[in-house]
Amino acid sequence: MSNLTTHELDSPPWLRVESTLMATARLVRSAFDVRLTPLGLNLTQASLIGYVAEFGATTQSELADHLGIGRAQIGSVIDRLQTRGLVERRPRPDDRRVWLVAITDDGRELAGRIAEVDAVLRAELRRGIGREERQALAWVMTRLQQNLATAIATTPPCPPTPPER
Amino acid sequence: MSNLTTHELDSPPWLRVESTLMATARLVRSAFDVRLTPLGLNLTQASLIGYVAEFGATTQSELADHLGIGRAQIGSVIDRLQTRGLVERRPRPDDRRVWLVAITDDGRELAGRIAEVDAVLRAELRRGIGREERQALAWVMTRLQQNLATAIATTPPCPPTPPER
DNA sequence: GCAATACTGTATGGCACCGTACAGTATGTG
DNA sequence: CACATACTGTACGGTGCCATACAGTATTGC
Repeated sequence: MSNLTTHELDSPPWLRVESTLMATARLVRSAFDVRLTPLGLNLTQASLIGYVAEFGATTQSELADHLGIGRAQIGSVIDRLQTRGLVERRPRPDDRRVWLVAITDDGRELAGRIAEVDAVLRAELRRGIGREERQALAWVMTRLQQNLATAIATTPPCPPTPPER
Repeated sequence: MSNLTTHELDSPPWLRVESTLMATARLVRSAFDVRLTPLGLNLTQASLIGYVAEFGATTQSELADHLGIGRAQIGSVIDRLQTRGLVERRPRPDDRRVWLVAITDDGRELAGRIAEVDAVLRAELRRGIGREERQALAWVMTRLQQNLATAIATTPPCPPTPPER
């Protein structure tokens, strides 16, 4: 397989950088989720609370963009947090379409504990990885994101219905 | 419009390397999925076909481990591929518990096209990223995986039921 | 003013995956 | 041999996310 440029150094043929990346991402989510369960939260919820606690009242669409999930999903996430009294929805006088999602007192208190968990876990994850290595990692991934975005945007031929059934 | 979460201003305690990593992983999956839809496959299915085509008949548990998903899920994936005649299940005489999942002729042909798509996309993703940068990326992520594994394994306090409800 | 367009949040159905529990089979131990 | 234990694959319910379609509201053009 791969008659072209078989780097024998470059890891096993199958699971390569992209797969490693996806596996690592799954582990990141698992690790944060595990550490956040004592607070009754998952990573998405914690990120939302942290964001609102730091940047103030935000519309749902903005939150969806910042957290990287869809507008539909963000609604149910907020629903649950609102039921638990951690955030609240406030109308905005000048635009009656939107809700402003704001932190409550309970939410602010929880945000402190979230930040604590976050700091502890991050410190553990940094073991044996230098600062410039982390920055290089971030740089390469940003570059990768650009390439991925253009690759996804380049979907030329037959998106609608695959030749199945 | 670039919801990339990586301005150094935008990186306060919250969305940092870990978030970038997860967002990148999502994009990787999306990119492969988009390129594979013309073949009527998603990334998981394509990986399974590629693995079986290269390494021969394999039990479901081994496949689940190699693809990084659960034993339950791998069954339904194989079901669909089998229905389409891309793989087949063969019994193993010396162990009647297991199925050996093997590639069919149709599957082998499709595997060739999968490898093609894979090579093309990988080439696009490598743009502007040097070889040693990729290797450094892989190294850091491997190290990160180790730290993540130990972090997950270190879940001492209250896993069973969160203090809710 | 008034229609056309764009945007926000919601409802719905679907997908991929997980965790648990279970039946069938192999393997070890008395 | 009988029994307990370990392993394989499957069934089931639950979760997080997406894509689409929709109603309500703002904004733009005339």
